Amino acid sequence: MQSIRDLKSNFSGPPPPPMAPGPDAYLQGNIRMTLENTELWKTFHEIGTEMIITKPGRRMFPHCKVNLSGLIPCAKYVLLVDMVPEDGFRYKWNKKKWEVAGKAEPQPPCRTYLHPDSPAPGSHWMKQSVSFLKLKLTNNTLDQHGHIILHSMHRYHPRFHIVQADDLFSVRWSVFQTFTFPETSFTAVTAYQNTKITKLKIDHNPFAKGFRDEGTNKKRRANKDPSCLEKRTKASDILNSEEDSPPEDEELPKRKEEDGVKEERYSPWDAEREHRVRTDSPVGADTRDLYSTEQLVPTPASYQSYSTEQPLGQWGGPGPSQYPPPHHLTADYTTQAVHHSYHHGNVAEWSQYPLFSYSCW
DNA sequence: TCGGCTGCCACTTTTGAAGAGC
DNA sequence: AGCTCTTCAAAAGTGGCAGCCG
Repeated sequence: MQSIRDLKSNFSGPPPPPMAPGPDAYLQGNIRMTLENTELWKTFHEIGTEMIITKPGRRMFPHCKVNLSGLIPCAKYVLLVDMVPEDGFRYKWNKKKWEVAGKAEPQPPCRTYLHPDSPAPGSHWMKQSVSFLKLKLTNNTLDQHGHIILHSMHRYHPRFHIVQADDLFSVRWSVFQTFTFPETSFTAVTAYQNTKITKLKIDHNPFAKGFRDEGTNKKRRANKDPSCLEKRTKASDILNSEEDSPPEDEELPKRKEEDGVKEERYSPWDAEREHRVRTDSPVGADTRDLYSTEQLVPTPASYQSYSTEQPLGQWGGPGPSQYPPPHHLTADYTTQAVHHSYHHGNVAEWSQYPLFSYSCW
């Protein structure tokens, strides 16, 4: 098995240019991570992805699913995900677009989701796509279940970390490689603001199938309380007129919606992006630039910055028996780090990762 | 007054236990 | 006895909506 130190050479010096897949895919450190369902993610991203957060915790949809290559088959790895604030702002939905509504609230306790299969050999991670289906988001700052805590009306993006480590406790001595995908950024909300996002979710999420057929939906409510039908019909009418989607094309509702969506690329964020240009936003004017340039991650609470030559030695967690809920880690980011991230299509190249100070639970 | 949050609802998919058949 | 397949109920996951709260 290759030692962790061997990998380190790949983290020193300036970040490499985007790599193309090739015969050297298994070269040490040549780890590649690609996002699955990129088309779906992009469809949401073009409208302005929203993720519901609830007290008991809510799954993401679309959920994060990635493919990995370039790992050492026999070496063990740990996969982690955390949520990084996009910027230092709080947002509000004003009619048809998101607008900055002030400074971000103080960051909630930062938590990292540990993939349930971790640690597992590289061959395991590479043989099939890796799903983070069970990752849950919550707005409950006192959450005891280990869900990732976010603020409503704030923007985040998931960040994936892969660590070569034989077990959870050697993670602290190991090297991180970090990946992000521009299209996975989202706004955390307690109720959907953009009706187009609601429609997309209903169209694509199997659990929301019950909301797909308007007729069925109305009938369902009508059975319980006829007055509801009237209200719902009115609401539906408003929605339809708002969306300019003729009710008669029930045959291809999804396609119609997607077509309509693409006409409004990034429109929900136009105002906000303009705002960023005018202000001292720590990130670029366009979210797409955010991931391809040197980046400060994230805001007030921060990350620790180390030379990439150093092993991760800040894992301050308790012993195994003290780990309450499995699959979750709490990160305490204490200082700021510079984070490089490079993208090539939907391929997130390895980055000069920030080394966290993890205080586990 | 208003925007955001919460709890409940009806519906769906997922999951796992139990039973039947080979 | 052990395995596979089917069935069914419970659990979990959805968005909508009314009402509460700051």
